[in-house]
Amino acid sequence: MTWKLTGDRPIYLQLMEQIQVEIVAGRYPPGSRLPSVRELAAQAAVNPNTMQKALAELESSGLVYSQRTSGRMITEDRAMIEELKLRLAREQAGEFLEKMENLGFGREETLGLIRQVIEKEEANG
Amino acid sequence: MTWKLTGDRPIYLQLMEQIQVEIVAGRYPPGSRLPSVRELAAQAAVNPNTMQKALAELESSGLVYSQRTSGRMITEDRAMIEELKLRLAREQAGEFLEKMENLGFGREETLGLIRQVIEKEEANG
Amino acid sequence: MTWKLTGDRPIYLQLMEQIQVEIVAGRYPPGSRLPSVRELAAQAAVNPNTMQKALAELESSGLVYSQRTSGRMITEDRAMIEELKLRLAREQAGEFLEKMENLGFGREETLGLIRQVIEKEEANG
Amino acid sequence: MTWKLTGDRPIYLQLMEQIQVEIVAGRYPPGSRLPSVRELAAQAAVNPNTMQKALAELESSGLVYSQRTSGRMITEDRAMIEELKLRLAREQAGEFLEKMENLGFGREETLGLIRQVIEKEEANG
DNA sequence: GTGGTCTAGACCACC
DNA sequence: GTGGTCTAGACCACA
Repeated sequence: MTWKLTGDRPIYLQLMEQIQVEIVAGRYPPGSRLPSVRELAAQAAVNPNTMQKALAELESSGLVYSQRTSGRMITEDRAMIEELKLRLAREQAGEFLEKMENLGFGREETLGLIRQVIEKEEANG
Repeated sequence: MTWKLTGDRPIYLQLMEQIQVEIVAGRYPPGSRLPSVRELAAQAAVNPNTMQKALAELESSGLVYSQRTSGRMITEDRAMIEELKLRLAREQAGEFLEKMENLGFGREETLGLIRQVIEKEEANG
Repeated sequence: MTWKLTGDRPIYLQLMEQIQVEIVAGRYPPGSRLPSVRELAAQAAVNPNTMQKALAELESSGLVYSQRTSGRMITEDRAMIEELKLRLAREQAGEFLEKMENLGFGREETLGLIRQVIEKEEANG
Repeated sequence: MTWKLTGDRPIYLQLMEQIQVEIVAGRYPPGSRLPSVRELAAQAAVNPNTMQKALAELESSGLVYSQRTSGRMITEDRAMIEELKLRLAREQAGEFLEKMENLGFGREETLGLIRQVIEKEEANG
């Protein structure tokens, strides 16, 4: 996976969020094994302790659990994953609607624009 | 207006973008006068030179023009403003659709979610 | 407060537990301010980061909260504290009963012994 | 029997204490034969010399005695065993009362809690 | 001064 | 090899 980190928010939070996205999108499937802390840290070019903290956060939320000696696994609780997916999506949608409102677009206008963009995409390719 | 600046991208770009938003939303109406560089810089808590650079960018795009003696004015070319508004909105929509796709939502699912969020907002007031 | 640390369990957990005890016993009253991380760390003779971790755990459980610039405060939710107090006490009681059972004491015998020890204490002063 | 050892106190003391418990609980009955040092050491996963030291301690207290040819036996002095049992139990009770006091529980409260925990156990089976 | 974050480097238990 | 823990030392924002 590719990592995008900015300096204006705690890195471990950004790592946590990006791993969450991978999980809810199914790119780390339920029950599968995460790469090791060290490997993930190397990928993201951060200190292993920072990645460790990100994973500890995910663990305390129940999304992953650690198997003493064989690495960390994604939860098999698909309902929890689905719930998180919906929550993240709603957050995105909420932020988007707010930005559009700030641009002067009402809810219905926004909806219309989205439809239009989708149609254009389909037309173009 | 309220300014939100992060340290991971050039400040003058962020200023420029935020002023653009104010303009397309009509909060700085066509033909009206912008506050002085000094005042804007003070509001945003940035160096006046940085604000100056942001305004110069806007000027070179034609969105604002400077009146030798009486400061900077918003263009009266409403078509240009409308065009920019649409462009910014399409950018937002595009980014949003991409994020949702990254979360595992197809176009139609995304559209459905947006509708749902809007309805929920209306229900909750 | 006095700190007792053993090497057979994570230090931050022991720190967390001992602070919990101080809180439920009311020696750190609800709403009061905890000493700073650095001071607590010095008292306990551990690295500030270790103490930080202990406090972060307490914070994530809601027992304390941090006031950006003025230190950490004990929650004012007395019900939460009371609940924790009861939980800790029940744990102690459960462990005690188990040890006594292991020594060959049934529940009633244990109860009798406790009564006897209390009476003896009272007699001896 | 199962052995539980921690690294923060001398191993031989912990072994001695745990064998004492087995004896007073009657799981090594008066007059019966203890397993060999080697066997006990193997069970506890400690060095035979360490187990030897634990048994020597027990011997010096009179709780076990060695039969030149046939290994070590538990004392047949039931009064001594009963006395030890009572002493150990009182120690446990004293420590427990102290911990509860530290949590903010007075003697009567502690007694009430113990009763409550016992009743709850009986209710739950 | 406060808490918060990050890095570097080390050691441990487990298998 | 894995995750987990600890230390030392640094820098930051906030007020």
